[in-house]
Amino acid sequence: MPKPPGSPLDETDLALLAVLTREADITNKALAHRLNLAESTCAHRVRALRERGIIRDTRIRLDEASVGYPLQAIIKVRLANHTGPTVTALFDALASVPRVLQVFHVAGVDDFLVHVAVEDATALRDIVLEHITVHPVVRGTETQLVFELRDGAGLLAR
Amino acid sequence: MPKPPGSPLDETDLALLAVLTREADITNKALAHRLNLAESTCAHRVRALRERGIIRDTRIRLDEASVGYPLQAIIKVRLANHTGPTVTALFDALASVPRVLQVFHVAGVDDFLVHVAVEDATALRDIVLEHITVHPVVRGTETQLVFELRDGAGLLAR
DNA sequence: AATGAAACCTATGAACC
DNA sequence: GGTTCATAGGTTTCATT
Repeated sequence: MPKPPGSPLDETDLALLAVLTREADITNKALAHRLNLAESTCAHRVRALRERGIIRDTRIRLDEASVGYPLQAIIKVRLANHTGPTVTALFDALASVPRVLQVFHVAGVDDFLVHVAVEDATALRDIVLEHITVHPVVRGTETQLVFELRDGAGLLAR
Repeated sequence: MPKPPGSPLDETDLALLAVLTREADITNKALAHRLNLAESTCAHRVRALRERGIIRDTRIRLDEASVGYPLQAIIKVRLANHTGPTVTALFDALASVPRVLQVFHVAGVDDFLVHVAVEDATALRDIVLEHITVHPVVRGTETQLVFELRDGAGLLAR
């Protein structure tokens, strides 16, 4: 029987998440031994964490430059008006543009922050002109090149 | 013998990456059958992609709210001066702050964009005051709440 | 580089404590 | 929850091409 969605995470769950956050591809066997759990218990708990949505998914991270997209940028997008359906539709549109990695919908002067990786400056301009400012609701954009992107310490850091 | 770092990706590599990007936890067997490759060939190519650094790593993604950090923000950080060692040291410091998910070092008015997930507004203020503006080189910050964050179409989208 | 088959290892589920 | 065990399934190696 799965735990109710609102159950708090116990110490074991947090320990599992802490290890999985650093080593997502550890085998269940190694994970169980690391935490002194039975393999079946460990597998059961990890499955439960996935079913409860606490672990959303597993992803690989590509080296953007190695696959031909060495230039990254954050494109700030400001809107002319902020009616609900307009904002949502633009959010959808931005997220579906090739080479877009993430789209942040934020509160403030900028409405969206669009993180992209592209092959060169021309491709960056093309995204801004053809996929962003092309929307009438977009009042303006401001592009910042990304020198470097690092992972932070994360949620479970002390 | 691993391929030299500069070798271009062939069609098969791109097909593998396209599948893995969507389903990182697919088994090697299923992946091989999907692309009509022998299992051994498929395993070998994926291993090579990892060794070449094209696949950087595998990560789980947590549901931030479920683990107690329902509030996300982007904190823009502006510096007073931009001497190399200072900037690098601050980059290191920001990336090691608990609850920081990502740090972008960017070119523009803002020098860093710090993406955080926190338990509440108080925790957000504490990060800004105790971990960011505490550095003398930081001239100012501007915090934007994140309403929603979406994945983009990604690098391999057509 | 790719293949198929064997050998090896891991994950899974049942029965029980 | 934990333990044990049996089975199914996945991964790795290697001789071959």
